Amino acid sequence: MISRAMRKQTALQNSAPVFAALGDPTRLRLVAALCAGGALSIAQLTAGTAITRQAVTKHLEVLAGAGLLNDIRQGRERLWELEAARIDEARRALDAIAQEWDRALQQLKAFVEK
Amino acid sequence: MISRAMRKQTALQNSAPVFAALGDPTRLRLVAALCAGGALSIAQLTAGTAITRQAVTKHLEVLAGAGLLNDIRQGRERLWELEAARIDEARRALDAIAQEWDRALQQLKAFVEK
DNA sequence: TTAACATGCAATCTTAAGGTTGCACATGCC
DNA sequence: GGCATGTGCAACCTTAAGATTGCATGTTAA
Repeated sequence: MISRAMRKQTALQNSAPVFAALGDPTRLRLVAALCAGGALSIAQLTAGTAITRQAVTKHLEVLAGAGLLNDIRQGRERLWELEAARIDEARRALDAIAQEWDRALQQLKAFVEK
Repeated sequence: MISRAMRKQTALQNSAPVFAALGDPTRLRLVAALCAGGALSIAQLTAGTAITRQAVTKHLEVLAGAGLLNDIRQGRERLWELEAARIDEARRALDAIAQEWDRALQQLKAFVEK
């Protein structure tokens, strides 16, 4: 049987790629730009940045690889949009850690007061 | 003046190092082990893993560099414990993205229904 | 004091991440 | 057709990440 702790551990491990994808300033900027709701093209996402279009493309593909983005082909453009569900997953993983931590503190407190 | 969007953007950028630190399976495992509440020594954290003690030390220092861990020197041991506040910060950053996303979807919906 | 244990320090290796450049290809517009 | 625009592909470069090994140092307990 698989214990609850083990399942929690596994769920956490699964979100490692998501955190890794978010762990880059440029990619976080892209996510921020896309979370305004619209789907944006590579050219649009590149405009106003210091780096090359190719660099942006690579970052977008890293984010897509982590399941955070989807691309939509439209004519000669390739639009990218956020996959909010994945963001939520990562958030829940952090929730799990924080909760476990709180629980441990409660136990410690109870132990001290006894 | 600094707009709300810009502040949000900045807050997001600040959490990039935290996400980067969490974006490694080994480090996530360490965080999971430490979130059980206790402070553990390097030797304890290394036991049962495939990698070297030095590797574990390096990972711990990366996590500490992101503000996720604190170390306590105790005799010949060096104990590590979680900094839950930092986890919370990262979680709030993801919250901000998700909320912005929802808000944008609401606006889109309102626009379509008009 | 000495042996075992817990770390620290530093050099080294391999590989992947982030970025660039150059050129080919498809699409939209006049 | 012809030209500007938006991407894709591939080679290449530089540096930092992840990990290892070997040895020095500090602590504890017998």
